[in-house]
Amino acid sequence: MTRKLTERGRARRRQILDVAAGLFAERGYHPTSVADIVEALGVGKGVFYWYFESKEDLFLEILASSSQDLRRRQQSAIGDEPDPLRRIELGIRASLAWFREHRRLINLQQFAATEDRFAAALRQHDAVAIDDITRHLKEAMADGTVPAGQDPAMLAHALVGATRHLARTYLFTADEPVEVVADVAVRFVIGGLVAEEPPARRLSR
Amino acid sequence: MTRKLTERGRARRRQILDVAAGLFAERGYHPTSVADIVEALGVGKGVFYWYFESKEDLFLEILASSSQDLRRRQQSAIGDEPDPLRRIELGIRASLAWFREHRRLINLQQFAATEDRFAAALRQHDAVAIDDITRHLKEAMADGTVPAGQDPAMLAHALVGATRHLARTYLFTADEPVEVVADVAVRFVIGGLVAEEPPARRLSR
Amino acid sequence: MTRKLTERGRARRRQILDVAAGLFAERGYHPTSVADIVEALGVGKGVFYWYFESKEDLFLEILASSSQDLRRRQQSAIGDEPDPLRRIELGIRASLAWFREHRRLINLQQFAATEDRFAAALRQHDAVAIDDITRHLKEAMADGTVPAGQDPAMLAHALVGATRHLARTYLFTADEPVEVVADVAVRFVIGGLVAEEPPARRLSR
Amino acid sequence: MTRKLTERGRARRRQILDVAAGLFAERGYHPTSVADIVEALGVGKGVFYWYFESKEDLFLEILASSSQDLRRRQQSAIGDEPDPLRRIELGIRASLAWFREHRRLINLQQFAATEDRFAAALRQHDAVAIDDITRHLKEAMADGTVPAGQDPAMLAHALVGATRHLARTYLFTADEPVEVVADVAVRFVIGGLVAEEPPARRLSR
DNA sequence: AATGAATGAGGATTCATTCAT
DNA sequence: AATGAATGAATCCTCATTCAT
Repeated sequence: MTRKLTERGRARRRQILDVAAGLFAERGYHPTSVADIVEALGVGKGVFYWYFESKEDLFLEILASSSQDLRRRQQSAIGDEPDPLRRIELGIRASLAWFREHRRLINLQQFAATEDRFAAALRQHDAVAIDDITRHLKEAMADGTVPAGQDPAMLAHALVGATRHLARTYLFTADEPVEVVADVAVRFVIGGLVAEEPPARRLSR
Repeated sequence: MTRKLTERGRARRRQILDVAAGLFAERGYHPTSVADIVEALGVGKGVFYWYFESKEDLFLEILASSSQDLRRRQQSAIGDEPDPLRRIELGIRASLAWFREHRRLINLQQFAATEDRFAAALRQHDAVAIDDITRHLKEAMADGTVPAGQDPAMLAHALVGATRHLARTYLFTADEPVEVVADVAVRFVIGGLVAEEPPARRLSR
Repeated sequence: MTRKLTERGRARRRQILDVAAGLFAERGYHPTSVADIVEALGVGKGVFYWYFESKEDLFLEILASSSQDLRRRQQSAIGDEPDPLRRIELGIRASLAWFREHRRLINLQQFAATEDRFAAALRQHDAVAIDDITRHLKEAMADGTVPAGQDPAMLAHALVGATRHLARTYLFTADEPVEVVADVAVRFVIGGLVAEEPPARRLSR
Repeated sequence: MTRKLTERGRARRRQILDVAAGLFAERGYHPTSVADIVEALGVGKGVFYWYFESKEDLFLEILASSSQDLRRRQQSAIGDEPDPLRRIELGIRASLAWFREHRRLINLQQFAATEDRFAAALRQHDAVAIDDITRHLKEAMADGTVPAGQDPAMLAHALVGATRHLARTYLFTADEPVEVVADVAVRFVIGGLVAEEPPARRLSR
């Protein structure tokens, strides 16, 4: 079903992807009908099904491409920075900048987690991000910057959770400067990663 | 429109609430039809509308009552603990324990954020939780445990984000012991909260 | 199914009849549910079905009793007036007074005509009224007051149509004094009944 | 929401309008389901909603277009007749002819009056007809044919009531020749309009 | 490539009526 | 007599998808 498309065809396809992402993000996946999408584009319904197998398909593609786009942004920000913790910081800053620009997409990931048919795909994309971070963490543990003995994947998830939630909360509207949010996020996350066991330990039980 | 209910009526109402929460969490809100709910209960379709105004209404109620339940759990765990950071720790541990028991409900909050008509309600409930944490943080800032100068609400969101995401990832199945996740969460979060500016600062830019 | 009712039972029955007539007239038959009726009365649903076979049944009874009530009013107004045209006038005046008092019921007759299952009953009740009038007209034709040669039933319908429509239009709200409407109605109707052929004839074709 | 329709589309739309008008008139608005309508057409349920916003909408459109159609017929019958009373006669005759041809539609107007959401629209359409007649009457009063001193709008309503009721009663089936009914209607109405006050006056009180 | 038209299963909701207590 | 609870067919409407042109 993957069609060979002319230049114009590829443009139209991207156009559908964009408009749909916008509508999905704004209203939600289910409340947005294929009819809404094509109407927003001012074209007939046939157009949609010429370029996409199904609504579900389209959503999956938006999901995949946004994850890829975000990752590209992170990697280009990180470059060949040697310090693993610094790489994490750069990744967080890049992610927040990306979220601000594509704030509408945060909702899509959010939603994808709640329905089986999308959750699997989402998990895969997330795994890639978690892997990246885990790699940095292992290195940081090796050189002693981050105390060893904790599951790096778990730390990676804590990091991702904090970052995304901050993005969701403060970057959805354009009010808060990214810089401010990023500073808090970085300090919080790095602090959490390098934290020694004792103080927390002593408190518990 | 609030009906006078007999004992039996209240039981049935609760039953619907439970079954529906389960189905919503498992399959998602939209993929779960009212027909599915009543069928799972083995009753006629009218029963649903005897107890609830609409499907939307039911969802909203599930959302509200789960937030309240979680909060009750946190507060009873915190008791009258005087140390604010310790209160936060107890809150996190209580939350994770609650999430494990009600892991199905995590998805509902997740979903609620993606559709306008639910997002507003969700934000209100979240605000309560954030307020609680913010209060602890201000106290901790006052006594110097947590460095002042940062927006306590923002820190609260970072904390919540990390905690929830860990819950979502590791407590959804029963594989990971809550203790383990809680230890990581607490160490990460407390570490993040008490982190001094310098190291993060030096790294950035 | 006709129950033996206690005094209190008969009162409740009448109460239902009244409330239902009000709601039917105000909102229409279909938009008024049995639930609405019992709710307006503040009783349970069982009550309704204790006193009435069905919603349809209830409506039919309202229809019948209102026709009877109107007829009683007409007859008592007419008394033993010997002049047939004068009897018609008195009937019209009595009808309009009744319509003003029971203006809500005009709609019910109106509606009844539009559904088969009610139309038959309505026709029967109407036939009674038409018969009454027809009798007066025949008498008036016999004594020469009304020119003979026209179908008295047809004239009766013209009379009824004019009167009811005026009632519907001007008596539905309490603004217009009945007297004024009645004067116009009587003059118009009597004028129409006594009209000689020539002027109309000459004009047509 | 007004769609661009092809020739074929417009034909289908009209077809729905016709079939629905027939069913509504025959069985009533509520007893006729959208399913009935599309089934009568032998098409899928979606077709209906491709052409109409809702069942209510469709009904409103039928109402409006039938009023317009009737008015067109009246006006073309009246032409440029100078005598106002003669214009009224021609209007009545044209109306009755139209009612005979579209006898099914009488019921729709009848019904529309009984539910708020339709009554308003109906009143507007009726107002147009009443205005037309009122204009003729004022002219007739000016030239002395119709005695002045009465509210012309009220007379117009009496006229309309008599005419419509005769139509409803005698033209619903094809038994009665329109001519006969029209002759009675015209003689009755014109007689009612030109009636002098005295005789009626003397009788009353 | 694209359009308007059509499909029909599925969804939320209503409601007259019945029933157990 | 009366209540709250329950039934389930029926209703309006939506929507992903397909089709003829």
